[in-house]
Amino acid sequence: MRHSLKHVAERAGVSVKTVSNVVNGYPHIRPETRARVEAAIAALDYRPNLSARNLRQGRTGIIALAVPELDNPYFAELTRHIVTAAATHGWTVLVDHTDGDPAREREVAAGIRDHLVDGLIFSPLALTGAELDGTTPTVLLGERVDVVDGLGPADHVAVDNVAAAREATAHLAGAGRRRIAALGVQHTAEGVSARLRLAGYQAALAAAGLPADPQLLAPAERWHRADGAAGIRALLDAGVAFDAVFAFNDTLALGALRALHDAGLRVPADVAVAGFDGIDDGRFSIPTLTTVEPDIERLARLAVDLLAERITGSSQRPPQECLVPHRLTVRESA
Amino acid sequence: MRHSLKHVAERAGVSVKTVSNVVNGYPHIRPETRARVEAAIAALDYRPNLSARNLRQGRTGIIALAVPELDNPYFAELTRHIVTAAATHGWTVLVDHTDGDPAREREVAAGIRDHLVDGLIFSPLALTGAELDGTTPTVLLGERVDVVDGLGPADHVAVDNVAAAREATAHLAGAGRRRIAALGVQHTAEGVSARLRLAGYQAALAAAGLPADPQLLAPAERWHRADGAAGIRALLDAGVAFDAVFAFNDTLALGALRALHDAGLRVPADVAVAGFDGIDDGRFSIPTLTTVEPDIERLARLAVDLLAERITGSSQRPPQECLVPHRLTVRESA
DNA sequence: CTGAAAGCGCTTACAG
DNA sequence: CTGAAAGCGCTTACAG
Repeated sequence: MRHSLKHVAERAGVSVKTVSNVVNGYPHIRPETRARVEAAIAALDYRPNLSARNLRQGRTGIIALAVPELDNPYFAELTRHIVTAAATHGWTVLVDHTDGDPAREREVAAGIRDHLVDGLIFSPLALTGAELDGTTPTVLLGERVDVVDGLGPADHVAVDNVAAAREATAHLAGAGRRRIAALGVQHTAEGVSARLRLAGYQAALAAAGLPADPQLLAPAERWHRADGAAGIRALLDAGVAFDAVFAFNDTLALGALRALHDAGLRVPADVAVAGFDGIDDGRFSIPTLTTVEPDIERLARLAVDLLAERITGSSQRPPQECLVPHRLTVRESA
Repeated sequence: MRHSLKHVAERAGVSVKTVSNVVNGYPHIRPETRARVEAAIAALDYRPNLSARNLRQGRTGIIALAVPELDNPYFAELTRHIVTAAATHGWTVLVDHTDGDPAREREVAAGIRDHLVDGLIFSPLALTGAELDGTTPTVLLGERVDVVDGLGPADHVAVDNVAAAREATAHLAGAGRRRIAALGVQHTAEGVSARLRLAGYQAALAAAGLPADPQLLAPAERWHRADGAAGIRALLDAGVAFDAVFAFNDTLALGALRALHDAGLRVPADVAVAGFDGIDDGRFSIPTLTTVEPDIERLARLAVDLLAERITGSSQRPPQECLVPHRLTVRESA
């Protein structure tokens, strides 16, 4: 059976207030009182009822993390870092995946968890800032949703997608590649990342004096390995000539490596490949993957710290937009 | 501002009980009353306070999932399936990773979340059943913790590790391999999976009439790509001859592919490789990975359904042990 | 330093 | 079909 404060108080011969003080580490308690209470707590195996505490305090100690795909290595690594960072604030993390489904995202944004979470870290695909609930402290991950002044009450942590994509593409061009394909192009409203990375790619081509051939744009509705492989196969089937691929994420790039291998093309001799994310897989793939990787640990820590400021109300600053650093990691594939 | 039942009741001119009835879908309510209440709910943007509901009902609608590593592809995929299955019961999932750290695991097992979760799905590395809290409905994932009769109150869902490992190894032997290395061997108390998979490996060798050469056992403290690569390198450096590798999981196998490649060995021509798990990576690696894969979706559904029975108390059956099916998927590597 | 009491927002017998 | 009231287990002014 579960015991309450009252039981402990009775057993220790004190009031519930005193027990509460002990439980919450209130300092000014007579040592012998504390000892008696602690003995009673141990004897009864008392543990506080968090629902009651939350009801009273209006806080739950839980933050929610909503990502499009839990089993995407990038988000899996991100999740781990968020969980770790949250632990330093004493929070546990409730993880949700939205599948990038607008309806699921809206549920999350509408605060479907209601008073259950103290805050939300949200990596939306489809959502615009306007749809955010506004009452729950929120930090947005990924690119800024492009509603002018639509940021609402949410802070924002992102990678500089344009710059990172430009660097990756420039690396390919700098290695003498002239026909660089872009893999992962999306034309849907959701594809904010895709649009920004495409812009970076195009900027790099322009800077290198390379023409922008629309034939080199390989669309991919999702960014899984299978989509990367399919995108490259489509390019090859269409007879498009290319000597490099900039994939908009690493799983696409891994799929590309496979499709190129199947076609008998050598990487990087025939085709150089660069990705985006820096997931662990790319360190061991054959060939290993050149990639531009955001400092994901920093991103996680930043997101959690910003959320902490909002939740504790320790800062009334206006919504903030932060960019985390990235760096190009050159390996075998390019 | 957040509104309560009372506010809604006042606005609709009814008692809180009636509002509660409407919110909870109680059927016998006069249509016009219901309409008035619903209008008030909409007008005030009322949403129930879950902490209060939980306090009253003793349930939270949250289940916890504790896995050793969130960014291990196997657990990431598992987590996704658990989240999906939980959603069909109206539960959200609080995800924790323990890092296989006994202290963290004990925290989880001790019900550190206290009254916060209705149940727990737990994939322990180090823990024995004896350490389970016993008050929170729990389903254990992975192999049965080997305390005799120590299952306690927990149900159990697992893969038949011995059989699956035996099949993978038998496949290698059946292809004519005579010197099959085992990659991922662990001698620690935590390595229950490792011990069972080793047993399956040994059984297959015996059945094939192959000698069990201890030189062929490659230990790996963790089961990441890096460990797999290191294990193979150690074997090669030691001058051990082998023509096949059975890796105790797919990430080990992927690391092995890389190390073999670095050593100039062809897979499968020189060395055949088989893994365990069936993660997505293995469909696209070069070469693609032969593996024995448990039906992870079924495993997730089963775990959640068993937990549901415990939580609702709809069944008082004794703790149950379930094995989910697996199958060997032959691809290029073996 | 400690106690008695109110109240957080729900649900649930108990009446009617 | 609906209402008034108690109580889930905490924390927090308010006293002393």
